[in-house]
Formats: sequence, structure tokens, C-alpha cells
Amino acid sequence: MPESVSGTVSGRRPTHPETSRIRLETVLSALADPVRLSIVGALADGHDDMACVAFDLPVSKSTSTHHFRVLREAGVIRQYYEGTARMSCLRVADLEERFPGLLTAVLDAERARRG
Amino acid sequence: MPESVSGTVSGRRPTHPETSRIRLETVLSALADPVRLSIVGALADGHDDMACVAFDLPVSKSTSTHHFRVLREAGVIRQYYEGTARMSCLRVADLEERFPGLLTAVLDAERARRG
DNA sequence: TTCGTAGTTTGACAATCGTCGTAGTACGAC
DNA sequence: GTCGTACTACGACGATTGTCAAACTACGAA
Repeated sequence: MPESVSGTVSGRRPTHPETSRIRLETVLSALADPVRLSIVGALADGHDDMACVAFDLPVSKSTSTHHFRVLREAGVIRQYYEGTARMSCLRVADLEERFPGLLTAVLDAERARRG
Repeated sequence: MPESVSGTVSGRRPTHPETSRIRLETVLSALADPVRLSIVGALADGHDDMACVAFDLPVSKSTSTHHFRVLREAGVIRQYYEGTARMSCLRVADLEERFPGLLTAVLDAERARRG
């Protein structure tokens, strides 16, 4: 967390990489974890925006935070606050622009893996 | 190395996963490394089959062996011997069958990253 | 058979990763 | 204000990963 500009404590202003700076290896390694893959799958199939709490992950709260952070810093999801709830949504358009077809293929594969 | 059936020393009969057993997370994490990504890129763009030695990787021999093994065990490449040379080729059709569009998208992204 | 080439195996190492519990912070409701 | 909820931060831990050098194996050629 390098530059937290204005007054608020860090963590309240999540940093997102610009689309042009999203790196392939980072995205792939972000997606290469079962917990994070299931988050991404849930975001894609379920509701577009979801709070962390809605995911019901098989890990502790702090581990959840960690995984969401990895996804956000990789450029896979965008996060913002809605009250105390951390909402997340997939950066579908950004990813499609940067790596055409990649997210679609991964989501298809993940869907097949589960259903 | 569980079951090496006939007499030969292990390592000479590389084990490849069946297409149906290729796992998404394993493939993604295999591709999430710059060295392995460059191997895959070289295999896709260059010649279909290449010996390890032809890749000119920025790592030692043993590290090379390690990376090829990860790719092979993930189901991304197929390997066989041609004399003492270990030849490698992408399992394009198998991957397309298992995870349609995935390899293509990754290769496009990798190509863009380099060119 | 001897030599060189190509790759593997082993064991080591530092770095990263996924996990947790505890403590802390921000917000909404009361 | 106080309380509860939702999440983050901070260590800590064991497991995995990427790396290497050294010793070894398999094959082809001289």
C-alpha cells in the first residue's frame, strides 16, 4: 500500500490496477486457486455484485480478505464499500479488452467443473 | 512416480494425465509462471515439437527439467524421447476438448505481451 | 569402450503462499 | 454515545515453489 492519499485509513480505499497494467501471469495465478476460482464463478453466475459475506467460503474471515485482495490486485474484480459491506464485481469488460476470451474460457471451464 | 511398470528407470517413461483428468487449477497454475509461459509460447509459435535445449531459457538445466515436468503433469505438453533429446509438444487438441478456448486465449495474450 | 551430450534426481535454500487467530477499524442501528 | 456487524491488519505457522549445484543415467558417436 504505497500512496494512501487523503485522510482515510488504508483498506478503505482499495487500489485497483489500470486495465492496461493487468498482467497475464498475475491473473492466471490469481485464478489458479480453488477458493478464488469459486469466488469468480459465484460472481459470474450469481448476482453481479456481491458482498464478501454472501460467498460462504470454507475459510476464515481473514483468509477471505486475503483472497479478495489477491483478485482485486490482479485486476480480476473491482471492490467498493456499501456501508460496512465490501461489494465485489468481476471486471468483465476490462479483462475482455486486455485478454480477449480468457475470462470466458475460464468461466466455462469452471462452470463445467462444478455442474 | 508411483507405478513404473517395466524395467526402465523412471524418468524415461514420462507420465501424462489423461485428457479427462486435466484439472483447471493445475493448468492455470502451470501457466502462471513466466518461464513456463515462454515455453508454451515458443511451442505454439515456433516449431510444433522442440527439444528442451532449443528453448534457451534463463534458468539452469535442473530448473528447466522442473518446469517441463510441471507443464507435462498439468497436461499442457506431451513429452517423449528422440535419442537423448526430450521433445515437447503442446496438447492443443486435448486442451481444446477439455477447456475450449482457454489455450487460445492464453496464447493470444502471451503473444501480445511479447510482440 | 570411451567420450560427450542431454536430461534427471537429489538435496538444499530462500521466498512466497494459504491458512489461522487475535486485535483493530469503520459503519449502521439503537 | 454504545453495540453489533463486516471487514482489515498483523504476526505466525507449515506447505509449496522456484532456484541452484552436484552427482547420476541414458543414448549416440568416435
